[in-house]
Amino acid sequence: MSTPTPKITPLVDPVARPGPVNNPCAACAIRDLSVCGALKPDEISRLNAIVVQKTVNAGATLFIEGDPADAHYIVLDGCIKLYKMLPDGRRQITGFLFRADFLGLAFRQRYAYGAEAVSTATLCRFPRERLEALLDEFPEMERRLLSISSSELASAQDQMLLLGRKTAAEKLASFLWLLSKRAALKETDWRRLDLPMMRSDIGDYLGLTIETVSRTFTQFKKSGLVSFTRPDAVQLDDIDALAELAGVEESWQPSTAM
Amino acid sequence: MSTPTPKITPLVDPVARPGPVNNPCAACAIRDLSVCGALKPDEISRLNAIVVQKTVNAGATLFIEGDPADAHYIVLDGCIKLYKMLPDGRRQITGFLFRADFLGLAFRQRYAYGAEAVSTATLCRFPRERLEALLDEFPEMERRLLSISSSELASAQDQMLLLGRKTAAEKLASFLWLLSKRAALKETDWRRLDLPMMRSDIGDYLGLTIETVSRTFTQFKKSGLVSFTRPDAVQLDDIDALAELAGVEESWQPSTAM
DNA sequence: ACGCAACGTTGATGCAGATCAATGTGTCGC
DNA sequence: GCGACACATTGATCTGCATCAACGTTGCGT
Repeated sequence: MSTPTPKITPLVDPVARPGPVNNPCAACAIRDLSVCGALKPDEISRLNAIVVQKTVNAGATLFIEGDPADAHYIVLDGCIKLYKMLPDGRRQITGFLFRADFLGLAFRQRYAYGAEAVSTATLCRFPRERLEALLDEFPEMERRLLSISSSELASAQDQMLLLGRKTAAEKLASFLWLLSKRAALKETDWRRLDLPMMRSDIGDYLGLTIETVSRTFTQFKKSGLVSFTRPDAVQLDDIDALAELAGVEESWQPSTAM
Repeated sequence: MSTPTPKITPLVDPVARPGPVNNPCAACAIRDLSVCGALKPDEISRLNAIVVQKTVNAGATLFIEGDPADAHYIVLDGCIKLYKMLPDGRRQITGFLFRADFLGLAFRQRYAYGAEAVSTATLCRFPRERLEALLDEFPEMERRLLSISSSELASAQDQMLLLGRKTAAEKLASFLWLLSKRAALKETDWRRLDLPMMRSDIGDYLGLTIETVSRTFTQFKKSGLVSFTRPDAVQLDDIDALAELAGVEESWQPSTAM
């Protein structure tokens, strides 16, 4: 953890009950989060004992590359971006995290990337050594973490294909398609997407400049693929054309994590 | 497993003893491979029982994207490339594997990428369900796999930075630097690198064309950064300049897996 | 209401790297 | 030795996206 330390709220309500996202209860959130799989009651109560919940403002830095990796997180709400930087300031965003995504799963001494809140976000924080102790107690959790890690690796490989071999239009279509799939998983309307990140974030995620992102959006609008009410809300009007552009074939399934 | 099935040699020598790489003994190789960490004797004997060793020719396909993921592998010798393809044939190589590298760690139903031998290669093959049964027996192995998986994820993120934000010269310098670090780990001469892969493989790994790879090598030669005896053997004459180009800062440590 | 700052869009121009094309260079089979 | 093939290099030209520059839009503090 570096820079501005956000408010840390110890978990006070250990009772697992469904709660709305805007009043998240860490324990029940953990239980409900699909990414965690079905946790057993004793696992939940133990997780509950080690978790703290925190909320960070948009733009807040959670940690930067090279910081000691002292905690893992689950995103409860909001959007987090992960990024790597070159000495001269060029930046590559390696992923956006949303509700139910894991952060800091890399079991290494130091974080290999920085993490920053795109929008105001709420997270569960697990001190590293205590989560690892918990893993000793519940070895089956380890298998699930390995599975999550595998999914992230698959996503990373998809992203390499995108960055190395796709055109600007294909990149942007892939990005929209990915966001759409995630929205569908969360049972929100997959046709109507929020874009909490700004154009420079999208550009740095896709290996493009903000101007190219903007121009490509305009091109999509003119072709009837998408429409905008506000710059941060896009409607996908022709999902098939977008999927085609993205290089998605019928048989393909999207990697679950972004 | 798809296409040309290579010779599969059941392991006949269960005695763990040091052996030369050109006459690999799967069990002792597993024990020696640093990536596995220190395996305990009973783990080795059990691994020994489920492993089969196989040798594939250069250019042979191990599996393609979408094949059922029915096995894991450890590379004992040679070089394997992993790749993803777009419908129109554009290709992105997501990694090269060398001795001691794991292959197929993704615990998913189907392989998310294809794998092909760059040079003649020898591998240990672990049927998926039997390795998973073994993991139940030795939960500590799972932690090590998670650690390996984390390293691969970190490498993938490095590669995203490379593909999205580096110039051709920086990409090629990063590639050489990475190979050099790997050679140093293996205690071979890190100044003198074999390039078993051809230019089109390097190009598809770095998101470049073969022409750009070739021109950049020429530029490096003219600047005194590298020299060639054969096209597949490069000598790094100015490792500092290469590291500088690659964007490697003093404090950085290379991610262990490529 | 105003000014200012942050973000997004649009236009003009430049260039890194792709593409197209030809020419080395090494290796293998005969 | 010699052709044939695969791979690498070099050159000429093209182009997709970056860069440079201006303007539009929104929201916020005073």
